[in-house]
Amino acid sequence: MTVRVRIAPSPTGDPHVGTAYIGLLNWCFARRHGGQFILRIEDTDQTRCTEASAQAIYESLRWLGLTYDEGPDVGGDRGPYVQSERVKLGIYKKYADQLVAQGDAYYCFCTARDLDAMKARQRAANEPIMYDRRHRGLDLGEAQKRIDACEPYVVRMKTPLAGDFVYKDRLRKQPVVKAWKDIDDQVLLKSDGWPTYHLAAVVDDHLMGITHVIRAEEWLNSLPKHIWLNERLGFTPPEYVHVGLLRNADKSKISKRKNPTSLLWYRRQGFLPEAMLNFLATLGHSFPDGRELFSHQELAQVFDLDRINVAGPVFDLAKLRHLQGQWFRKMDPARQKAEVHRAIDERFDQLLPLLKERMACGGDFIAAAQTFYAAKVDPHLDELVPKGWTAAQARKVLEICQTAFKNHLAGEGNAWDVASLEGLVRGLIGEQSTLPFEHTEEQKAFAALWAPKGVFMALRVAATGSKESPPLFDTLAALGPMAVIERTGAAIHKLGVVKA
RNA sequence: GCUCCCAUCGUCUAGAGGCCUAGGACAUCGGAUUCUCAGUCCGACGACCGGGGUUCAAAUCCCCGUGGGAGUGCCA
Repeated sequence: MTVRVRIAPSPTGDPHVGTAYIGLLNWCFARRHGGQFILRIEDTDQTRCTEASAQAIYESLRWLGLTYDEGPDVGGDRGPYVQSERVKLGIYKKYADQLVAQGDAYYCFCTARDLDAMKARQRAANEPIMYDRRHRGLDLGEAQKRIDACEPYVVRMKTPLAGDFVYKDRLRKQPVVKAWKDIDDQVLLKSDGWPTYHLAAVVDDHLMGITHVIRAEEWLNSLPKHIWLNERLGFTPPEYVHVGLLRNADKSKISKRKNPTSLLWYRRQGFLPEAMLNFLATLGHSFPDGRELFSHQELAQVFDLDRINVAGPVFDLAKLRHLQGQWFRKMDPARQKAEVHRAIDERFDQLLPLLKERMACGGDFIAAAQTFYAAKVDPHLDELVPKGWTAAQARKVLEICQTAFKNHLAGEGNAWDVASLEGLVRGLIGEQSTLPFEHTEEQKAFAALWAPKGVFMALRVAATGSKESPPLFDTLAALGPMAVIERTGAAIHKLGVVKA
């Protein structure tokens, strides 16, 4: 049996570094065993998925060199490789119908309101939060009548009520054991008629002849559902293997609020795909002879799935930078030159309109743009503290701004552009400068700081390392969220050290 | 709350019962090279979460605690 593995990202937002990580593992496994590596786009959430995001996934994988043998933009004989197209073919509906007919799934007419109320009650009673299976026993004829009357419905799986689910994951010493009674009657078909991940992935993995599913640990809890679906549908399940999740420095699951997670960001920053892959390959895995510098092709020759460590590794940018330096310095001069050009070009069109006011000659660009390409800045302490402020005050103001930036970034659909940044900071100034009727002298003094002059300067110096820059919000927008949050963080730290 | 997973230096890891006074890399600190910085070379600091077993022998196996993480969505 030839190995067939896949990655199945969802095209929402920017292509994710986690996709690259799981992609690398699957790619290596396929190459090592002479199998196929497949890309499938899982866009069954009509509200969140976009075509632009799918395109960005193709581009990012191509950039990294994780070439796939079959996929949406390269074809293959087990397609289509985009789930929305498969929905139109009626593929998932057919299997959902089969499960209902077999008595392994049922119609449920609960509304979002019903479910919310159920959860609230369960939470209050400290009970496990799951669907109470209230429509599980509904007569099929009765259900059909409601469907004919155009009542919205979903299809849920009818999981076993007793016994244990047991599965041996090759990377874990002990088998995974879960009691069936704790497993939810998961929705398989949503009320819009589209499948959920669970149904779609199981069906497609089978239809596409996937032999091994190497995926992140966040899926481990739904493993019983997937195995069960395979069984009820009469499929031979692929082997499921769960690897650790990439983490932030605080060990939580990697998130864009605490780390750059967008592959586009890394490319824009000038990171080399070789370095990125090399770095990802050291997470949870190691080269057999202890070597730390290697290409993904070299890795593929010795890659051993059983050597993966499932403890979630912290994604450490400092180590990535080190590897990047190694790769960059050993490149031939022609490629170095191309890389420098590319790094400048990536942001040139964005930066030139901003910087030209402060330029007279073409070469002035280098000095004017310096802060936008720098890995970090080191502002002078006395410049970081606006006139008449104390270091502690500057620190507090920057902390408030940084928190606002983080919250803005974490919010769904928030743009990092000039208008929203200006609105954000000016809004903050409005809030913070307003005093309650009852206030202390200290509060009054702090509120008085919140005027554009001082706040803008503190932000400017923190973000750029200098008192001179293009207009603040243009600058913040061009720097991007990661740089702004990281640099204000560094400034806060610096001001904190001084206070002590 | 409930369920599941995980646990070696600050971080990434080596270690599949004796080779471990636990090895390497990043970061940090010091020295050398250098006009400076970076790089490079050398060195220092630094870990088996705790407690019980099993065994002649445990970082490695088992149990319990603790800690961390994930899931708990008509998201994936």
